[in-house]
Amino acid sequence: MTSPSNVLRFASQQNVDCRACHLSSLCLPQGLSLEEIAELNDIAQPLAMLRKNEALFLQGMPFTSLFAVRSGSLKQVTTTETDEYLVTSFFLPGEMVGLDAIGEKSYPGSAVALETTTVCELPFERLDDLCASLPELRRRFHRNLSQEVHNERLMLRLLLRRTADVRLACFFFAMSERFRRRGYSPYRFRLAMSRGEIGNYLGLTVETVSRVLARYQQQGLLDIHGRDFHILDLERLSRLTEASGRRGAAG
Amino acid sequence: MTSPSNVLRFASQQNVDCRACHLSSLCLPQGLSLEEIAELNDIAQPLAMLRKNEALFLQGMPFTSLFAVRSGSLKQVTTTETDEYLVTSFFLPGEMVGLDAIGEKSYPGSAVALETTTVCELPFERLDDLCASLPELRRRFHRNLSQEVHNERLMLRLLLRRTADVRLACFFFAMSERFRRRGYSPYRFRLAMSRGEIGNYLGLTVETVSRVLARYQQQGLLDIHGRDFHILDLERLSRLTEASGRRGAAG
DNA sequence: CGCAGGATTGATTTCGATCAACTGGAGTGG
DNA sequence: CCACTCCAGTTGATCGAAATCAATCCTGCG
Repeated sequence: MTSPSNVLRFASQQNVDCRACHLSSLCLPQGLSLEEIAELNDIAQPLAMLRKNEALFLQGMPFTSLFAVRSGSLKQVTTTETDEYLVTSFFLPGEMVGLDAIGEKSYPGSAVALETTTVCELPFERLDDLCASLPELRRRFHRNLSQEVHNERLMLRLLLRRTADVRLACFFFAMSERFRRRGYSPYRFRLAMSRGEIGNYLGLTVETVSRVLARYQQQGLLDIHGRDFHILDLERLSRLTEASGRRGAAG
Repeated sequence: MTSPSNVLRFASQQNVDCRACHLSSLCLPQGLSLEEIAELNDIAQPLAMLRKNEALFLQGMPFTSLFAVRSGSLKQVTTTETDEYLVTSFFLPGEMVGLDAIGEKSYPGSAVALETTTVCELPFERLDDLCASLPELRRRFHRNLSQEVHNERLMLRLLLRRTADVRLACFFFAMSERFRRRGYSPYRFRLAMSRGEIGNYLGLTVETVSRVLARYQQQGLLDIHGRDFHILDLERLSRLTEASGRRGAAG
C-alpha cells in the first residue's frame, strides 16, 4: 500500500503556453467554435508534472479544478470508511480527471500518477462561468458528465455478473478502445498499472488476474510481456466481451 | 420477462397546477430563491399517470425530458446487445428519472412503473435554458449529476467485492435512507419490486436473495411479509453494511 | 376452485478467494 | 561483481460462497 509521497509539484519553471495543453484533444471541446475553444484555452493553467506515486490531489482536498491528462496515466483511489482501498478509475492521455468531484466540496478520491505524468488544470469556477455564456460548451459538458454516469452504471452492472475471464476481456477491450480513440494503436500498448491494481479495479484478486492472463496468453489471444500488452485477436476478444454473464436473471 | 405493454399515458384530463408537482421535495431546488423555484415550476408539465408495467419512456426513444416521481415507483432497465435484461436503478417518490440520458440523444434504458405511479415532466430544453440564467440552479444541477456519477461508481465498486449478505444489507440500508430523506419511515416500507428484480439489480439470483432474506428474518434483523419490509435492527443492518468485502486487495 | 407467477427450500457443482510456496528481475551494498 | 533483499508476478492446493438445477409452496386472481 504505497501511499503517495508528495502532492502536486508544478513544473512552474517551464511556463508553457496554454495551448500546449492541447485541449483540442479532449472530448469536451468537440463541436465548439474556434472562438469558444480559445476562451476555454484561456482559462486552462500551465502544465503540471507528477512523478510516479505523486498525487494530483488527495481524497478530501477541497475541489477547485478539473484536470486534463496530457501524458502518462493516473489511477483514482478511494479509501472507504472501512479502510478499503478501492481503485475506481484509470485515466489515460486526453482524458478528464475530477468529474466526479464537481458535486462535492472535496475530491471523493485521490488521483495518483502511475508513471511520470503531465496534466493541465481547468479551474472549475471559471469553467462554470464560461458555461453560462457558451451554450454549446454547457451542452458538451452536461453530455460528458452524463455519459460518465451512464458508462459507469452499465459497465459496473455488467461486471457484477461476469466471470473473471469476461471482466478482463472487457477491461482490455475498453483499454484498446480508449487508445484507439486517442489515436494510438489499439493493438499494442503498455499499461502502467500493476496486476494488483487491475484486479482491485475489476473486483478480482491478483492471483485470478494472473491465471486468466496466463490462459489468454496460452490461447493466443494476447501476447503479454510484463506490462506490455499485444492484442493478437481483437475480434475474439470482442466476442468474449459479449459472452453473457451467469448471475441474475429475469425482471 | 414482462415487457411493458403501453407507453406513457398522460392523465391529461386532470389538468393539475404545476405546483402540484411539489418540485420543492426534490433535491434539485434546495438553496434556490423563491423566485428561482417559481421559474423552475413554470417549466414543469402537468402530472402523468402510469399503471403497473407501463413505461414512462422506452430505451432508444429520443431524449426530451427529465421526470420527477410524485408517487409510486419505477425501475429502469437496459437491454444490452447480448439481450441481457439489466435492472439499473429504482426510483422512489421525490427522485429524478432520466439523468443518465442527458448526454445521449436517446434514453439509455426504459423506465417502467412497478406500481401505479405519477410523475411530472421537466422538458430538458427549457431546464437547460434556465441553467444559463440561474447560476445556483446550474450549480445544483451539476452537483446532482456529479453525485450520481460518484454514488454509482462507489456503490457498484463496493458491491463488486461484497458477499450476497452484505449486498442485500446495503440495498435495504440505502432504501431506508432514501425513505428517511423523503420524510417517510426508514423502518417500515413496501417495495414494489420483485425478488427477481432486486436480485437482478444486485447481481444475484432470486434463490440467493430469498435465502439471505430468510436468514435475516430468522436472525431478527428484518421482519418480512411479502413485499412489506420492517427493519427491526437498523443499527445491526448498518454494521453489516460496513463488513469489509473479500475480493481484491492492495494497490 | 384452479391456475400462474412469485417465492422458498434442497442438492449439487463451479468459480474464484484464500493460503502458501516459489520465481525472477531490479535495486542495494559489501 | 556477486550475494542479498524486496516486490511483482506466477503457480498450486484447498475451501467456501453462490450459481445452477430441481422440486415444491404460496398467494393473489380470474
